[in-house]
Amino acid sequence: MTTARTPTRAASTRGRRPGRSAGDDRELAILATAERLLERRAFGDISIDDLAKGAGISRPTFYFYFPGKDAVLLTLLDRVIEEADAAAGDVLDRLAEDPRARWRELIARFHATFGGHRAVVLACAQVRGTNAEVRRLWAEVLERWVRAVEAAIEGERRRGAAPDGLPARDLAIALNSMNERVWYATFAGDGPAVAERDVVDVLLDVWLTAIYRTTTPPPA
Amino acid sequence: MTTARTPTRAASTRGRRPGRSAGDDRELAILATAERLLERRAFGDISIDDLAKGAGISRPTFYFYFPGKDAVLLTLLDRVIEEADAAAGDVLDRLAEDPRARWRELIARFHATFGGHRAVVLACAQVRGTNAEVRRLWAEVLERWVRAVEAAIEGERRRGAAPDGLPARDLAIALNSMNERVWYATFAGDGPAVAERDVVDVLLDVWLTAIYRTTTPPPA
DNA sequence: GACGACAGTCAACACCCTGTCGACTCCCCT
DNA sequence: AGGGGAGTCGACAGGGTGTTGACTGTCGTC
Repeated sequence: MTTARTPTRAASTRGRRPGRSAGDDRELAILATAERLLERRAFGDISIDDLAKGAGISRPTFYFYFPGKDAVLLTLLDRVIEEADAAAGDVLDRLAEDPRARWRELIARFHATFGGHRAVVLACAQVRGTNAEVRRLWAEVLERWVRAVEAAIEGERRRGAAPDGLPARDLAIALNSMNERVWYATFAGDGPAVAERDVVDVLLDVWLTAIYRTTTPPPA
Repeated sequence: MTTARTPTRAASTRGRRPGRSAGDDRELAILATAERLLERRAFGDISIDDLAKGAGISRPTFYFYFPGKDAVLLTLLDRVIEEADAAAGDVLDRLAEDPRARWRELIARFHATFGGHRAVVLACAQVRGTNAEVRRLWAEVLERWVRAVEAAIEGERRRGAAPDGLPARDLAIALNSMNERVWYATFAGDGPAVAERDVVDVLLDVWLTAIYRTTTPPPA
């Protein structure tokens, strides 16, 4: 994907303390507690006290490590994003080898990454509405992915594999948005959702028809 | 759309009081205040006291009319949904006349309805994560719309206008999900979004290619 | 080996928002 | 005229957040 994760943030200095000392365990303990608790209840139902207790510290001490609940989630999100970027790798640069297989690989890898951290992903989606930081980070990441897909679509059009049509950017936005919402529904399990087993193939089908007007695009 | 809005709820008894008396003005005042305030700040930043003050009553009195903040939003959502159902009408029953025109009409009408109440729609999307009632209602409505689209796709396949492919239900879910998320981004204005002017045509293009494999499906 | 500096810790406080209770007023109907 | 219910709100209890200030331990340094 050549997504080049511009180092807009350190992703490890979210909590304070540029320090190095042993209290790092506590920070990790808070993070671990958060991810564990998130699997049982909603983010809003977890109090700072819960996080502190879970990490074996008092509530005021929590504030020594993080400026608030949201910062914890933000750190968790940072990690998931990093993992997703790594998983995506450079598949989009090798599209022409076998377009269908590569697009599928891309979607499947994102699916695996998000599915592996569904609690965090779900919590972020919920908090995005109320927390500007999460919203900003997610917008930034999405923009990167959209740009990568946009470039890939333009590449496919240039080599004659995909027909002209919508502006590549608009198409990329629509497809990425679809994935986000469909995954959310599948992981959350409320409302109409595609079965987890099928979701990658359903998404792939829509991507291929929207980009190529066929489900069997030609290799180079 | 023949969506037959099964009367699962009265949509007007959300606040309490089966009554008829003059205090209805207050209820309306609360609703109006909520929609007005929602245009300036996020739902979470509006306190019950704000709502009460805005309606010229005290905070405890607010509870006489609504069981809580969320119920106000729920009532507002009910109205928008009713309006959307009415706007959709029976376009999907007349698809064969001119598929492209009808699908466009459907999408454009939903766009107009949601765009006319973007504050409410945005707030609901944000609250869906934390409020089970909103989540349930939205899931129920979405299920109805998905079913309508699913039936329409099957109809188009039966008359030979659309090729076979994904299960119609999965396709309907994916497309509806895309619309929801794309509209949200367009209205919210954060993160990558399709320009409001283009959004209907972008969505339409993806719907048509996903359903028909062409942007110019044949009429009956 | 005494001492300042600083990471780490928490009891206690001030604050804000929610939801509830009980008392009060008004008005309508009998 | 008077009993009942709609409508109203002051005052309270409870729970969550964020901050302050004092305490502890452990370094490196002179």
